[in-house]
Amino acid sequence: MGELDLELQKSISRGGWKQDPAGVQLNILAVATSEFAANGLSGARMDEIAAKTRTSKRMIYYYFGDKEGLYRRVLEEAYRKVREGERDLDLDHLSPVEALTRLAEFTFDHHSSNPNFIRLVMIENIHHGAYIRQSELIGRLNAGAIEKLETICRRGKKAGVFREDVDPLELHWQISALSFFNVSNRATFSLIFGDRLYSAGGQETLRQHVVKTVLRFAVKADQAP
Amino acid sequence: MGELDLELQKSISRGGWKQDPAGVQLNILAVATSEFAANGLSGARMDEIAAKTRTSKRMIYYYFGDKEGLYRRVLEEAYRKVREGERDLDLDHLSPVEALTRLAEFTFDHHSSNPNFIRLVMIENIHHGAYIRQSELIGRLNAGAIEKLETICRRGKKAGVFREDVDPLELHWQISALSFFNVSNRATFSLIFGDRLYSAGGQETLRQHVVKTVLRFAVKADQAP
DNA sequence: ATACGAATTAACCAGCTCGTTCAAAGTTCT
DNA sequence: AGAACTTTGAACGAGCTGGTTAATTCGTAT
Repeated sequence: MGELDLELQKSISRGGWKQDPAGVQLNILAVATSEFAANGLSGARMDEIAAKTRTSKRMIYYYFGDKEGLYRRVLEEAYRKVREGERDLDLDHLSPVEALTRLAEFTFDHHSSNPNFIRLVMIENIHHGAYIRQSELIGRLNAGAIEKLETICRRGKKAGVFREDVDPLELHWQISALSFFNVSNRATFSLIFGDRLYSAGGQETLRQHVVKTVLRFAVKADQAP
Repeated sequence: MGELDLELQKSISRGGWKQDPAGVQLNILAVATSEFAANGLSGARMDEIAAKTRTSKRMIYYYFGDKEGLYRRVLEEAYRKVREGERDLDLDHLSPVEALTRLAEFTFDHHSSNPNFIRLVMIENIHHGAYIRQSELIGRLNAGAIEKLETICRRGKKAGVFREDVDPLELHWQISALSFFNVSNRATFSLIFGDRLYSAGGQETLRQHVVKTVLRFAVKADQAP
């Protein structure tokens, strides 16, 4: 009986199936992303990933070679999506101060709503960036990652509202640090100090203060609002 | 010959040996700390830890029960050491501004020179703080973790140099965010944007700016230096 | 239609990893 | 002296895990 069902099932599923290489790969990547983000590279299980896929383990190896290959592709896709999101953020029609405000807000919000990306970056840092280093795609992708900030800074200095010695890279570092930490250390921070800062109101306050902090860092003291 | 050496070795080491439970445990914890910090909980190998110990795997299980028990103790020790370091940082004889400066500098430097602690916290956040949650020691330990900042804030407000609405917890969040990110994301950041910020000079600049940023956040606008 | 490469399936395997077990002996405390 | 604790050393095994083998079906260019 059990056997009969099994045989039936088999013949049915063997019967008709459509090819969908792109879809299968996307599906695998989506599942793998959350699994790696949840458990890390060594913590993730290929069998588990395969099980949550609409396809089989064999297909993962067929398309991605091995575990590390899959992880590398997951990383690349994650970075690609982030850059894609940043792309259509046009700041050129805004004043330097407004543009910087908008960029900081965007970064804070983006990180906040993409914890999986944050977790992948954390994991990659645990590995000392060993896999990002291998990816020439990510290198290419991020080459122009601070272009926007460089433009803002140039305009801000020209307009006389930004300090002359403000460094776009350091500015990016500050925005990243505050926005990243907010997500990356949420678990330990709220366990130790309570989750007051992670309530809806707490996050709103934090967001405003991050923007204010960044602006104060870039804008001349006498030009402050 | 090989056999003979082995027998000799055995009889010698079997001969006289001192008991040193505390020392053995410390040794295990030290090795386990760097292994877990380097490879994460799932990435670390008990055999590898045992091999780098002056004792045997058997003793690890004797003292710590299982892998997670060992990991928990490693975490606890790491947090305990940090709090111990903070303890003899007496800020009460300094002015509020000086005290805040000193605390920010200390945090930045401490994190900078304790990457293993940072990595353990990163790893623990990957686990959503599942193991810190289990430790009542760490809860007790960190209960008074922001006491110092509360004192500083109280004194700063009383003296009229700090903003009235400055929140000690948020201040701690800011200091932590900037100091933590500096270490935690060093690998990916310098791979993508170059290691200019991580040169000796870059770090000195960063440190000064972190302090400045924190001060600007707490101190009244008209009281700024 | 048919040949051929791409896509898919299911079962399988070798090695690793955590944790255990056994047998013995030395040390410290009381 | 005796009880309780600490240390040694080696082997082992059950289950998991990454990766593979072999066979089958689909899409399509000729």
